[in-house]
Amino acid sequence: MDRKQEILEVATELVQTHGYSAFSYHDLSERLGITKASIHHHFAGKADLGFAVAEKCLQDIAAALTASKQSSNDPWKQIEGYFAIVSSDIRSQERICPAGSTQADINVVPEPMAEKMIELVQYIVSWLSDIIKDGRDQGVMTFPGTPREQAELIFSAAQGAMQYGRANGEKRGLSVLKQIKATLKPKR
Amino acid sequence: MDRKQEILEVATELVQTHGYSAFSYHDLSERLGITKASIHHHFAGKADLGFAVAEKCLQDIAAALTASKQSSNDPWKQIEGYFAIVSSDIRSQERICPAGSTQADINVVPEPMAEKMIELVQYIVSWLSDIIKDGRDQGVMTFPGTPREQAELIFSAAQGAMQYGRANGEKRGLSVLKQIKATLKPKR
DNA sequence: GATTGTCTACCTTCTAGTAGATAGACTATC
DNA sequence: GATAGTCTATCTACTAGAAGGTAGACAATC
Repeated sequence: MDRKQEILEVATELVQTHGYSAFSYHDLSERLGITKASIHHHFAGKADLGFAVAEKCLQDIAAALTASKQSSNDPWKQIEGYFAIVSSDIRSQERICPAGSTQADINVVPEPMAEKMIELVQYIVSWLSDIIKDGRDQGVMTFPGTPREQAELIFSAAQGAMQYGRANGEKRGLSVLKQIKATLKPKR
Repeated sequence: MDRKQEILEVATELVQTHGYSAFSYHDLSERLGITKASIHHHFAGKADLGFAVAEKCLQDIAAALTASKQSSNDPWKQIEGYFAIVSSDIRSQERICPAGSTQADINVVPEPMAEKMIELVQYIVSWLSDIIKDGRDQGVMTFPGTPREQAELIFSAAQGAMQYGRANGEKRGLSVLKQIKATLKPKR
């Protein structure tokens, strides 16, 4: 039972660092010190494992974002929960958002996994949208267009920031993240 | 000689649609109607082909952006050259920026190709930076921080928009692009 | 006659996935 | 409490196919 979680965690890491198509059962088996066949015992095929990774990511992020929203009434503190996750991925210099990795590989990833990841993306966009709507209503955030449109921009920019940061250095990635926040701040 | 260009074009397309690691010499040979061995005659190995793709992309984008900059003195018209390329990739619903595809796959792609792609990224960021600096000086664009920081944000957001658009539909991708422009516009 | 572009036929390595065996832990029954 | 059956997690050993790549032959062209 523990093993299954262990496999899932390493697989998630590999999806974030190398992408779905570029990691193998062999890689997993070496990392975990068990044989490929044992992994097949827990996850029948790579597609099943990929789907499980997507499900786990959705659950984890939903839990983290829900907690962050409930922890305060200040939209800036709420949204910081998302930025903190992005920031830690950038700081790792290896991981990018699994959704980003999957979006980039969308033509290669098995359908059910891709669908779950899109669900994850939509979850984040809705969550962001709610918060910046409050922020605008309270006069502490400014942006053009609808909250959803701006939420999609923030999400896209954050995805890009993680990839940019991994390729060009932590400092540059964090700079983009800072700039996203600056763009939201009122009275320029 | 023509063949070499032909291979390069199809390879570029495959990098954009499937990513470097997820396309094969076999795929290429089927698309082109020649054998794998013939492709090896033109490009000794996959890494060489990948590097050539990156070089071609850099040349193409540099030519397009230079032309766009020279075509006008209006920063909004100049920057539209970049947005038009992003927009056409989004509209294709298949292609994303090759640099984005490579950034997402950075741990998998051969070093020289990755370096060329980073060169390409830096080229675009510098180009954007110059234009929005002019835009701000002329009072037709507004943004917080330095031009470079804002250029990195625009680039990251555009990368994200292409990936978001491919996974969630052309309409959503174009909406993000619109929002990037809106954010740059003064007097909100 | 050398060069260029293509072919067929092959090699090696890696891939996901399968078959079948084994050892240990739980669970019912005698 | 011993016995028999079942379940779980693992193993070794294998398969078929795809991957990148090579060797050498054959025409056509310059």
